[in-house]
Amino acid sequence: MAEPDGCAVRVVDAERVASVRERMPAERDLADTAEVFGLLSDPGRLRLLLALLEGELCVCDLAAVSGMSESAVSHALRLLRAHRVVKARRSGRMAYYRLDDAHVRMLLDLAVAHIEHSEVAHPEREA
Amino acid sequence: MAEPDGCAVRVVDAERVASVRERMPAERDLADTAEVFGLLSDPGRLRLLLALLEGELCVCDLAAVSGMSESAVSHALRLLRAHRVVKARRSGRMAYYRLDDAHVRMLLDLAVAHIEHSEVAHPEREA
DNA sequence: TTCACATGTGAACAGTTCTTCAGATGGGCG
DNA sequence: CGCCCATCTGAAGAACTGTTCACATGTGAA
Repeated sequence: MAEPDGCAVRVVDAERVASVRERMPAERDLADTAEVFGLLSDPGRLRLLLALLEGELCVCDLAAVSGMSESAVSHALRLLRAHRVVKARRSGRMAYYRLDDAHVRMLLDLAVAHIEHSEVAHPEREA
Repeated sequence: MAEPDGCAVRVVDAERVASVRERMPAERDLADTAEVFGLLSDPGRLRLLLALLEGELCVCDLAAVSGMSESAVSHALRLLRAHRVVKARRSGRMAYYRLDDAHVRMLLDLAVAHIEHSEVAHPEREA
């Protein structure tokens, strides 16, 4: 899709275009990356993942922390599990989830840092 | 939504739940953050932003680089502009866009680093 | 001014995503 | 065994998102 030469598209700086295109990651890596960002793009899932930053929690506690229904939490966790972002540990009838992706953890840390910095920069947001 | 005490949700480790909840960012910050991740969650927009990492480009060159139609590029740029992620500079009838958000740039750099690292780790992916 | 061209926009459609509800699964306890 | 409870699942509906097409805007050149 981005590989064949310009179909019918004008180009201004052909050299830059060629060079930028060469550095562009492969289609598949792009899709994978976009997918990861997509997992973080839902406030509910984001809350769940932030809650897990400090250690594992069971499903019902995740529901309590995030304010979501247990069913919604379960669906969200299933998605995150499918993408290897979280991992479940079973103990009796309880399921304890933990973060299982170093890259995602970095993104979350970065997000938290940014939020905290913003709060410093915009203290008027405080309720 | 995450503020009032547990409505009807069982809790296993009430203390952890309370502590995690206390550290949880405000609803609004959460939504903003999720929105930013959402902007990065589309392969087309991701391509545009990665292309801009190395400097400004005009709309038609962005279309050429990304393989998207110029209309699609324009729509995407509008969205990114609305969120202050990119900024336009006008020169005659051309419009040159550049990245305008340090936080997003960090996220993109992190993503690129991760992609490059993955390619090292999984060279079999090469076509 | 008039035309051509780069970009921007609105509406409509297709595909995807989130939530909810109702019920399934499966482990522990009496 | 029979029941309860935590979690998981599927289906259905509502809401959102991305793309396309047709056309609007506005600038430069003739």
